[in-house]
Amino acid sequence: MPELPEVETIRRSLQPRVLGRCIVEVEVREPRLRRRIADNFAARLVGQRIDGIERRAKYLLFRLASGDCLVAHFGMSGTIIVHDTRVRPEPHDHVRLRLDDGAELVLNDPRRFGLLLLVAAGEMNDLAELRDLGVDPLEGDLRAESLAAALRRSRRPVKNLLLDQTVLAGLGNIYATEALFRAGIRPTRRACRVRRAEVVRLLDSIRAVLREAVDLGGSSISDYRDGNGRPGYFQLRLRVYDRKGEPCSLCGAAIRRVVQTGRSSFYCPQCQR
DNA sequence: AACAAGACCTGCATGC
DNA sequence: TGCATGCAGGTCTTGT
Repeated sequence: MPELPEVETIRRSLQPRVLGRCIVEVEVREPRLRRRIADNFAARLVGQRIDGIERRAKYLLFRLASGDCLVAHFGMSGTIIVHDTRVRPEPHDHVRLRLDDGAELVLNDPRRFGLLLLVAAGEMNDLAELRDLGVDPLEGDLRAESLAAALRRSRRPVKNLLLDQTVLAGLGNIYATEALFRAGIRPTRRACRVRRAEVVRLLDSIRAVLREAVDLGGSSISDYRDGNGRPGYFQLRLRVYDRKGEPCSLCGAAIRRVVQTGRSSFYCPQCQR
């Protein structure tokens, strides 16, 4: 679920609610996420003050006053919602953090592909998940030249490359699919066969689609919600994703679906070559 | 070394 | 109605 725009939306919605607040109580109801939550997680977290929330690609980083960092990833189905007061736990509410103003932060993740990790001050640089990330297309100074170099080196389908977080960090299946539509490039085309002029268009498309999605609060296909429990609206702007058989918004041709390494891709056979 | 397939989970829609 | 199947926003591990 949450790709870059959804995680950025969660960050913005949580920020005013948690900045400067102290964590006064931690309940781990289900430690078995993508990595098991450590036994001392709660003890280490209680008493810590939240000094800021940052985003790296699809990861959310809660900066704590001690220098420690609470790292969150949402997998396919994760959300963090802040409530004004204590609430009755729902199914799949795995971790609950009580703040000193009575608010409660709840991590819910039915599929448990998400991640919650308390990283000590000195150990952030060793964290493989973050260390191996490529450039964030909205944050970093990614140039068409370096994207072109990465594409030239690979014979994989261009969409697979866009999903490779060590190359570009933050794109997922929805936004990779949409960016390729805007750039007029078929997701199955070999990366090395994307021409230079197309790389420029592709990078522009990636940035545009991500920015527009952030502006609309992300895409709520089924269950994505921001930190206040509100949906996003970018799903209304999707041009090909999950639109198999529907007419292309540009030329009217029927949108096609293909499966690439186990994931659905959608494209217009007329507009994307 | 690069790449694909499988595994990890639950929930929902679809079709018989 | 019930059951089986396939699919879902991600990424880690395993094997070729």
